[in-house]
Amino acid sequence: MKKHVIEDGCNPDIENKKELNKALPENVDEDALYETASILKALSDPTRIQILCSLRNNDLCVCEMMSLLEKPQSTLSHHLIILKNAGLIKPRKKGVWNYYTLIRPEIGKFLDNVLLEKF
Amino acid sequence: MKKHVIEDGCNPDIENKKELNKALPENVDEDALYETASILKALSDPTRIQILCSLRNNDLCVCEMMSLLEKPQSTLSHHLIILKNAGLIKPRKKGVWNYYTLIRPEIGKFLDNVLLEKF
DNA sequence: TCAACATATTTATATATTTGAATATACTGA
DNA sequence: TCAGTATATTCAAATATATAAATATGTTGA
Repeated sequence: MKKHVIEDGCNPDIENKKELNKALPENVDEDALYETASILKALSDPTRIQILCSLRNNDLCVCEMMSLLEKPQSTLSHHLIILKNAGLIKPRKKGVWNYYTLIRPEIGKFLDNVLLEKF
Repeated sequence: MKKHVIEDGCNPDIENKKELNKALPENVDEDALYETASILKALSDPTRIQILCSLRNNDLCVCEMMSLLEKPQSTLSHHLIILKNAGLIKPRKKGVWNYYTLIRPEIGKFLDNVLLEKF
């Protein structure tokens, strides 16, 4: 279908609207849009939500997460990298162990809200 | 690697922790986990975020969104179905046009926060 | 130095998602 | 009824994601 423009053809209730809404709020540019989408994507996996919840009260190393979440090590490692790249957690080496920490502890309350579907 | 249990082998700072964290908060079951992940997935796409933002102040029909977002009709239709299935928007037929409405207007404020990275 | 372990990385495979053209369906006014 | 338009659906292709086994890397204690 050819590119659609409102001026020719589609013209529903437009006279009742001052103008079409903006696609984004003021002060939100396209970079923020893509950044936001990518953070939400990092949060949109059940295993990753569990990981973040498990880190709310204390840091955990990968082997503790393996025990807690009952997932294989390589699977958890992949999810941890995704969360790290999204800027949500960071690793802290201590001996053999790699402890992961929430970078933004507020994410805990955020997750409470979405888990209880309070938007 | 064999399934890992904390009791044999990995035993980091565990004596300093009363017990491992739960993977999920109290009162949040596995269904809520999957439901939450799937709503966040619906929100984790730039075009879908734009659609939701564009619906904050008034309903729009698909052809208006085509004009506003400059995306082909079939692409928008797909995204609209995803948002509808996630329970975020609903259609309202009026003549030839299909107006979409935010089911939970609070989602607007929610999007403001995540777009500004306020978690 | 070496064995044992913790973790990251590589690799493969299965599955899901995104995109958009093409087509089908539905509504409206003539 | 028919032509024009709005929208949904089908289909195909490209791309991304999830999972986990296998392997590599790094650390520790003996």
